Amino acid sequence: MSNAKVLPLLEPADGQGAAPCCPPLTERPMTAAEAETAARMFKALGDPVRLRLFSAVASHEGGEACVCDISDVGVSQPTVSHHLKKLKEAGLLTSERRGTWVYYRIEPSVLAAMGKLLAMPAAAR
Amino acid sequence: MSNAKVLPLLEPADGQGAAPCCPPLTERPMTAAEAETAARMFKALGDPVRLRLFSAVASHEGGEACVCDISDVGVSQPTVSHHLKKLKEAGLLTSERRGTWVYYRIEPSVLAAMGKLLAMPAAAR
DNA sequence: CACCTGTATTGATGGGCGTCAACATAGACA
DNA sequence: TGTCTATGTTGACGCCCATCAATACAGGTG
Repeated sequence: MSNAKVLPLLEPADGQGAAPCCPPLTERPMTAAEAETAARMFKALGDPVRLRLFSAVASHEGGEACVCDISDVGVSQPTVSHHLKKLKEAGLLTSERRGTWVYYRIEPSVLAAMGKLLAMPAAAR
Repeated sequence: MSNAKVLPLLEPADGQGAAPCCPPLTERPMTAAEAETAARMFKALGDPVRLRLFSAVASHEGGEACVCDISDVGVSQPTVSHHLKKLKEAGLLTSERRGTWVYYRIEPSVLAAMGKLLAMPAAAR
């Protein structure tokens, strides 16, 4: 009932080459559909708490962290859980339960796709 | 009364080398203050209409466009104006009136700073 | 000056979102 | 089985935000 809402920014699956949803922002005006997709990712990172959680996971050893390792961000535990869910739904994190703990890890290809979106050609100015 | 709310993602001014507010997301957990700053930018791009407007400006010739060139995004004129203001307040765009028209242009250094935030070291996995 | 076009501001409205307390679920262990 | 810890879910509340119609402002042109 939960992973039906996951909306990946990437094309179905090309292995791991990170095929972005859209060309760089500077290449041509985005279409409405492209913007809809890409905005979901930016929106997911548009909250300070989520950004800290994401950074905590991304910078953790092996690109993965247990919730207990990263939940010290000044909000209640349910709120942490809520934000992690949002990041998961945005396709930025994946989660896996191992025994007592749940581990979150980053989706490197999505990070790369976002990076490409913001890539700036030398002709930008 | 308007540019008092502009909050740059960059350090005061280092010329144009784009000194980001924060290290890459993957380098270490962001502090609350860093996250607060960076989240404002992601949030600004977290709306489909704003993303299209930004992309339209960024991809326009010379990285600059008149409002009349980009306002065809399916919302009313006041809404377009509102979103452009938001992008300006986030430090992503600047505006300049030239005669009848107002031109918006991208802030390349900020785009670069965001790109660095998402940069992924080879050790990410 | 009056009038027109382009853009910004104001005020109102509806919906979405961040947050928490309370509760539910999952696994470990005795 | 019962209990403890770790994490997720539910429901409610308040606030922010995207949107529009109406209006205001700026600059050009007559």
